[in-house]
Amino acid sequence: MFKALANPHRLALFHRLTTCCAPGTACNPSEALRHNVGELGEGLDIAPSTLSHHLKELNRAGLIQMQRRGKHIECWVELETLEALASFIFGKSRERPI
Amino acid sequence: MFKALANPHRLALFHRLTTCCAPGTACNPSEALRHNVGELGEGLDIAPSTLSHHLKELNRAGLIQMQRRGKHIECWVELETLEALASFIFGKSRERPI
DNA sequence: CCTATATTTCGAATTATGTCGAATTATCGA
DNA sequence: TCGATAATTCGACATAATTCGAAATATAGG
Repeated sequence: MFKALANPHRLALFHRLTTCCAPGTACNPSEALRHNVGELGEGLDIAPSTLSHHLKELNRAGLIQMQRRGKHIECWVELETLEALASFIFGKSRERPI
Repeated sequence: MFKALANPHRLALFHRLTTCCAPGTACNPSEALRHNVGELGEGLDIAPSTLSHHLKELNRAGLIQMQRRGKHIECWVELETLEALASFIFGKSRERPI
């Protein structure tokens, strides 16, 4: 997972999927935010093939989910993924981090 | 930070510095655990120069602190570092993760 | 069925990273 | 001051990652 997030483009993609609201605002975490591939690549200035490669890596690392919906492919992050990441950092011993 | 933790050896070094007790056991987080460079490299099967390089990278990323103490150089992880990592993952908006 | 749109796969070129050994610096004790 | 120990710096090499463009695949709509 850390390897997947090590790349600036992939980190930006992942971050875009985890920050649904304006910065500093909390939103309902029970509902996963979905974006299709094209949307995610906006403003990143990379070729579609590169974008596809990065999303594939994020998916392979278990960081994002992907599902076709018509012409598009939707991407989202499961809340469990974030929990798993944080629990690794803080150790599985504590009930909740900090 | 993610880039620094992307390497298996560096992740192992970092993990060794954050897990002071037996796995699944919580220890006092207010006191930073310290190890010198030689200790950290034990069992990792890498050349001393490689070990040094990795610790330098972890330090450059702000993940570990280093300080000379006699012939050895001590390494440790500040609790703030772990907090910063987790707060990035969950967003700075929430008071506490999850 | 044909076309436009969305995305992926593949192959090749460039760049970055991990690794080591040899040489170097730093510190302590005899 | 000398030698041993601990760690770093440097240069070189092999491997891995990033990126693109061209071609391929999938889907919706006419």
